[in-house]
Amino acid sequence: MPKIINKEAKKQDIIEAAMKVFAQKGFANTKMADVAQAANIGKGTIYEYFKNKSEIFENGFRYFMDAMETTIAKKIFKITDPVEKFKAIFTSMTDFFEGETAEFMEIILDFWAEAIRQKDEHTLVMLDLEKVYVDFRKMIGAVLEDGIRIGKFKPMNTFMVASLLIGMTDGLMLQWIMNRDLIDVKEAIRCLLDEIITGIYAD
Amino acid sequence: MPKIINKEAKKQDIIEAAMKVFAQKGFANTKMADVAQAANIGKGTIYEYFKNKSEIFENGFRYFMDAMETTIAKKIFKITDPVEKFKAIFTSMTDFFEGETAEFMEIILDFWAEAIRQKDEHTLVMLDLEKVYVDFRKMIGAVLEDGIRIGKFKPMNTFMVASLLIGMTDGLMLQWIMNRDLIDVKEAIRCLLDEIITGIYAD
Amino acid sequence: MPKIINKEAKKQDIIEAAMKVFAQKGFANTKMADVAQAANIGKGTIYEYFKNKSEIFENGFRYFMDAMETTIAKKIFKITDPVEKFKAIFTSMTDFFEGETAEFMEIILDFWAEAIRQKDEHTLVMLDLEKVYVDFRKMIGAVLEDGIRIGKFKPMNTFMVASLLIGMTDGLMLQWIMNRDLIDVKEAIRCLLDEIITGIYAD
Amino acid sequence: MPKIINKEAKKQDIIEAAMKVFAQKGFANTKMADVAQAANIGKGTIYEYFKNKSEIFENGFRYFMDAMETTIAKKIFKITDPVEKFKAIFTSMTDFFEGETAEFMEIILDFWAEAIRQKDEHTLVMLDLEKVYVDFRKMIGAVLEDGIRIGKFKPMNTFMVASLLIGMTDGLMLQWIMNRDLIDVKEAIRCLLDEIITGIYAD
DNA sequence: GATGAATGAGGATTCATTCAT
DNA sequence: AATGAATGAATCCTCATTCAT
Repeated sequence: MPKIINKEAKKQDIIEAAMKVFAQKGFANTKMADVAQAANIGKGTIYEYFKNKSEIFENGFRYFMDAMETTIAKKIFKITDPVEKFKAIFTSMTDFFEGETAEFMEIILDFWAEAIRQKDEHTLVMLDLEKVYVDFRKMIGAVLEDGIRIGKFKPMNTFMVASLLIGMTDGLMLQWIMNRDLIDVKEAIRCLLDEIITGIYAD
Repeated sequence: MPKIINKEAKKQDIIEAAMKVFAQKGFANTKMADVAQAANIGKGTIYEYFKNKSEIFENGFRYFMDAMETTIAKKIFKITDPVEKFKAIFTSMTDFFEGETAEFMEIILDFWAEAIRQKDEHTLVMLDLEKVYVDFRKMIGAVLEDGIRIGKFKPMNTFMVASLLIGMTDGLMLQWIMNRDLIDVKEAIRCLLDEIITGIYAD
Repeated sequence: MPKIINKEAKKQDIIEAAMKVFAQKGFANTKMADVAQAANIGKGTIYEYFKNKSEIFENGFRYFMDAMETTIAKKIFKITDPVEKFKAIFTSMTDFFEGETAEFMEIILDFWAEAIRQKDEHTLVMLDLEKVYVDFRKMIGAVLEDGIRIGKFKPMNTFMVASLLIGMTDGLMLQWIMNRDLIDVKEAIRCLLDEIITGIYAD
Repeated sequence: MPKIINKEAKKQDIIEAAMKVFAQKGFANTKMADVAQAANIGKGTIYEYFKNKSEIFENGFRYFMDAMETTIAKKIFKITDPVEKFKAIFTSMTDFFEGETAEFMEIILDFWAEAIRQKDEHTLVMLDLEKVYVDFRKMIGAVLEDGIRIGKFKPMNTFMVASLLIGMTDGLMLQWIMNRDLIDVKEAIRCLLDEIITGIYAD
């Protein structure tokens, strides 16, 4: 009589445990033994759920990205006004700097570093990363275009502006990671939206 | 009579060779043998110039950061008008996306990832990284304050704005690294300065 | 369900295999690969049982010393007459020159050489070595004092005499190691006890 | 015009420097760079005088042994009475435990350990070591036989007794190396000669 | 399914030796 | 003769992965 196990749930457990360790030590410096210990299972057991170390990484990456997209999607779901939607997207990003996800933020650089290294190999991770950015640009681009259509935003190269805005939040995150005390993320985003990027609003 | 060797020059050679390999393979995936081969020297020779692999990393990091600061400093040296100076800072950043330094850009993520992992250990790398950002914020902050004083910029939290602007260029770089063809950096910076962040300019 | 392994027994196996190799090649000239091969295990397996090469050395050292003490203790356990006890201590030492332990004798110099080099660092090895000598001197000293008390031995500086006697057997061993054929150990010990050190006996 | 150099003298300088380092660190742990530094010359220069590291060892060994033999030979040269000669041999050994040679004593174990390891290879070192012991046994044996002839010593197996006596001094040295404060060498030798090994004297 | 003992490929580092100057 | 920069063979140790239980 085999133990009844929810394979998928256990896989998630391992991913989450792995992510915590990755966040602390970095992917390259994390040993499978560390992951096993963090997940409270035996080393060998990991291989029942993942082919190898890279696969944990890839799954973790997708897990993280999905969480990010879902969180934002939920927040802006019901908002109809483009300007409000636009602002909501960015303010919702501050959620990641708080609560449980905060510790995962530190992995992101590892993800990026690793993903970018593989960029010519068209690995799953890289495709995921690109997809997330493409989706994200599309989402913001669509909001901008909605806003332009109804005259709330000025005409602009929406692709470019979306890229720049995403870049700004990424960069903000980078500085926050480096020194959390230095930057008040909430205030920074407010300043960003209300005082700086006024160029996108129609007069 | 000993061979006359310019130790410092050779050290630079090794650093540059190492940086190229780091850029291609990432720090963790680069073997000392790779560096040796790239520098056209024997494995053992590296250890005549560096205590260990980490020390190459640290030296490379400082080398890169110094080059960055110097390049920008040169560009804005003679400009007196704050608005022009401000614009020059950001347009000069595009230089890094072209020419010889371009290939080094890919290491930056590794630097960041590694540096951030060490952020609680107050290593040299981390101190360097922080110093560069502090200096950079100061430089931009000073320009902004000059501009405010003469009425060209609106009053603002110059520290915050500087951080956001730096973040924006960092984030832009990130996306450029991921897919060079997608983003026209020069045009992006122009768009950034002329169309988006108009909120900082006085009416 | 984990494999049932007697970790301690395997550790002993490795120690014994290592000792054989150390005896043949010397500690410094012995590679971990040699030890692994001798123990019929993989290189990596050694590190499941020992932190590093030195730790094998230390364990081996203690193993050897314990074996020595135990052997002698067993031999003299039931003897009550001090003179007989005294003689038994030395004749039992000849056991080490025969049988299985013989090949380990050659390591002793390595132990000594290594231990003495560490004498100012108060390492475990050195402490062990000192302890063995201290214990050994005490044991012989006690026997001598017993003998003096009952008038079988002359009054003497028992500490000094014990040291000299230990020294003599050590030195004898040294020469035996150098050239086994040259010296008949059994006869030498007999000669030592019956003909030479007659000065300790009461008339 | 080449510098006038006394090659042989410089060779001695290197040997002496090397011996000091060997004494401190042990042969295996001594780097050629250490020897060079101790001798105040360049690493490469050593190879003008010695073929390799082993050759320094061999020369050092012979140097040490010669010094030992010479010292003793000088001491007993003029003594004619066998008993006095016998005693002089052992008391003169205490000289090695004092003065400049003391620090060299610590190498001896390394010499032994190394030499014994090479015992089946009939290397120079081993031959030297054997020769020294053979000579030493002969010297003591001859004195004993002289003494027997004139009735001062009892008839005995002179070879065996000589071996045991040499062994005793070697062993004494070993203990002294381990803990110099523990043993008063001079008093130990006196005790050895006057109180313990009375069995060799004729009544 | 779960485990952890076993493994060996791989890589950083050391150091005796060489050789151009 | 003297040097020390250069070298790569040699070796310790790590750790992802396998597999017998």
